[in-house]
Amino acid sequence: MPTSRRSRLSATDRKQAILSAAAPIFARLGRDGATTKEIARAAGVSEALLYRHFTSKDVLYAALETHCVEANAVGSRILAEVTPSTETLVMGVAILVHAVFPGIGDAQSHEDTKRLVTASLLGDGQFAKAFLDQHVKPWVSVFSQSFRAAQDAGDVESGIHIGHAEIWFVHHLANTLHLISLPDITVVEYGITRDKLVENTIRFLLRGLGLQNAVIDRHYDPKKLKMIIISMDQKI
Amino acid sequence: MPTSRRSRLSATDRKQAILSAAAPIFARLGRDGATTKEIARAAGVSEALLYRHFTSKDVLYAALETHCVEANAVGSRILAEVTPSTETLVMGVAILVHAVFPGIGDAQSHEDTKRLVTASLLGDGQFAKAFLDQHVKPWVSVFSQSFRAAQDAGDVESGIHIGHAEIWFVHHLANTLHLISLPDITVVEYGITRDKLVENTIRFLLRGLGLQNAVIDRHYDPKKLKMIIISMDQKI
DNA sequence: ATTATCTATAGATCTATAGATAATGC
DNA sequence: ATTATCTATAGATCTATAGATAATGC
Repeated sequence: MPTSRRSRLSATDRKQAILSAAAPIFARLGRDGATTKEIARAAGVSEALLYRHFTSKDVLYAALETHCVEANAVGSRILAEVTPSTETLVMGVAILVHAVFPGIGDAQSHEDTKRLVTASLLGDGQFAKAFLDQHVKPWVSVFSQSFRAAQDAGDVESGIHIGHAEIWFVHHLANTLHLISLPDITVVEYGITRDKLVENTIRFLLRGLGLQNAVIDRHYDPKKLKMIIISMDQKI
Repeated sequence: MPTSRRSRLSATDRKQAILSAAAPIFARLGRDGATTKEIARAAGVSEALLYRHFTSKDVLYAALETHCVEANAVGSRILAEVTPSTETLVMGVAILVHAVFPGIGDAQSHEDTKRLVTASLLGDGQFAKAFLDQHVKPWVSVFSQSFRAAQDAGDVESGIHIGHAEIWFVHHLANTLHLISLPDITVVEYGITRDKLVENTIRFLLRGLGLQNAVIDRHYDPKKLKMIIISMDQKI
């Protein structure tokens, strides 16, 4: 819907336009469910043109995957600059949860991409790995360092060892929450608002990571969080 | 491969046989990726016979879903008899995690069904809801009661409120772990053995639920757990 | 005589290409 | 004159059915 019909674009621009149009179709109908006819229609071009730009449907799908991995490679730079601390851990967990399982108001940034990731996990997982390596892995090292800082500051319950696995859990829990929120029907009745669900998820994860309740309360600031998230959305 | 080729079965038996053969095909290739030809081949019958028993591919898929929801409706009876307590909570969480994200040795019971659940979440979610209602929801009430018992016993950190949502998290975290373990390639490198990963998941979740570390150590008994799981597998 | 099953094939898509036409940049 | 784009259609599946045949139970 962005590109106006019948305009003549350069090869690269048209390619991008086709990929953008193909994303929601593939994401919603699946690799096999999506038809080249439908994609062409959505892109506002003929099927023949699709095959001028991509030699086959599979090649188009593969191109879409690369397109999605490369898009929104925001984090890395921001994350590298961050100082490890308890607060970074608390806020970082909150931000990641919001990114994977957006609250009502939040930008539904990767919607299609996330569907493709899940579909990939039911397939060979190549794309899922590429996406997670690119978009989630950078958080893991930040959280690891911040967790150690939190330990040094005495903010972590004693006798707890947290490895990479536990840090991935932040993504993992938010991921199923997101997955379950995809259908139009209510799949699971949580009995609370979505915002409260997000908050409880963050608190649950921080407890799981060994943070004491008092520490969570001290650093978890929903209002500050909203501000950060809104400002991040605008940067994109 | 279970049913011997060319044997003449009663309508109901053949229906079941076709459903059993269709399950892995639909689960691995998806609703659209799977072909009636392939399903017929796997079932060792002609495509025509498929359509004698199921009026369309969609009807076959729907029948498979009902088949999967009804199968293995184990829990409910066992769960109803259980006494709420801290130990029930600890062991229950451990058992559910093992069910959703089986360790290496564990029976890969619902493998196909779980793939269908995920596929359903990318679709209308009807089947996912039916499955979760049937197989996971019963745990939620048991855990709720046991959590209250644990609170009464002073085993829960003070100032924590746990609702239904947090209890669903037990399933949710294990779910993504399972999803990520599906492909042949290593999608996420956790840096620990699968058994340790399962154990850490259980401990993480119990901390998230507010159990104190000492309480977890007191009740979490991997050996006893293995025994219970093995005996449950045999009951199936 | 009823029920299960098969072979063969129609009809509907769906992917992909051949060949022609129109817009752009030099 | 080169590049983008279209219309039309071939060829390959894929779903589904028509019509015939073989096994079972009475």
